[in-house]
Amino acid sequence: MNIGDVARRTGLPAKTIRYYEEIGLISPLRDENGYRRFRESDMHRLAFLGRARSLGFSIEDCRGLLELYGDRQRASADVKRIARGHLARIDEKLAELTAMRQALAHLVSCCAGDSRPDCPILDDLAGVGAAGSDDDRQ
Amino acid sequence: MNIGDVARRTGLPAKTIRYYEEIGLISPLRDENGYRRFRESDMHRLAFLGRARSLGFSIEDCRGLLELYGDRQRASADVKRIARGHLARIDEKLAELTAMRQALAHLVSCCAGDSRPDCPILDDLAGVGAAGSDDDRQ
DNA sequence: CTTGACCTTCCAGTAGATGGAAGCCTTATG
DNA sequence: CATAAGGCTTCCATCTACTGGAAGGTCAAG
Repeated sequence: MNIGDVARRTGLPAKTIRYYEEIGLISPLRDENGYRRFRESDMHRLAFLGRARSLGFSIEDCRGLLELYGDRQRASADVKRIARGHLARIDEKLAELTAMRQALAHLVSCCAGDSRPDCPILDDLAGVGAAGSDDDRQ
Repeated sequence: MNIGDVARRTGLPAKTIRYYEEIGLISPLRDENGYRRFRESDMHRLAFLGRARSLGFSIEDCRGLLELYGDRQRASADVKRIARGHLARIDEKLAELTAMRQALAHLVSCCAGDSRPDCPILDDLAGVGAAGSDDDRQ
């Protein structure tokens, strides 16, 4: 199979597949004309990568997961550790985004959004009312 | 004020401040020895940037916001549009992360996490049970 | 005069691709 | 057989928003 077929079958862009080869996640064979030739096992790894990436695993996580995937002596504890680490990072990100969302939604709801210049969003960003007394007015 | 003072007062790393100058977000003066000399207005812009960035606004959003900040003829509608756009991006990201989190938490809860190789996480990533019959076994 | 804390510029690297140029290979068609 | 379309190759640049580090100038204290 050539890269185009693999791209269609895995849903991954050919560019991405080449990139994954470049960083050592897959190692397809080569035909005499230089074209990459993908085996079924390459397809499997790429499909695996596609799913792992869609769950947000980092490339380095994916590398570890692929290694465990191919290791029959693996301990599921190692897989779980990677997944839990990723889950923790997701939770951090969610907390951060949720806080942003809350602050931002509040500001947006306070802004008239008309043709006048007065804007609580800019006031907040400029620090108006942030830390002090009347002296803070510029 | 030199960059070190500004860094201390805004909480932004000096590197970041130099970077903001490089991309045209601020334009501090220069002393004869080549050192950057920051006015109060530079401080204000940097503080503004720090807050906008902490709310997750992109650099380009920040550029637009700063321009509106300095424009007394602005319409708050323009500010609100930027903020709403950002809010929409946050909501997208939150939806994506929430979906990831849910799928991942489920997988993690299914995994024994012991010394045996059987692992529902890897099974899922490998597509086991995804779309088919027994023939899918490799 | 030296030491150490600042400051400068410039270059490289991060994550994870993606876009595009230049050029070879293959296949279908006239 | 020529040619044109489409597929493949490599290489380099670009994106976001910094961050790290090297090499070297500046300044105040002792």
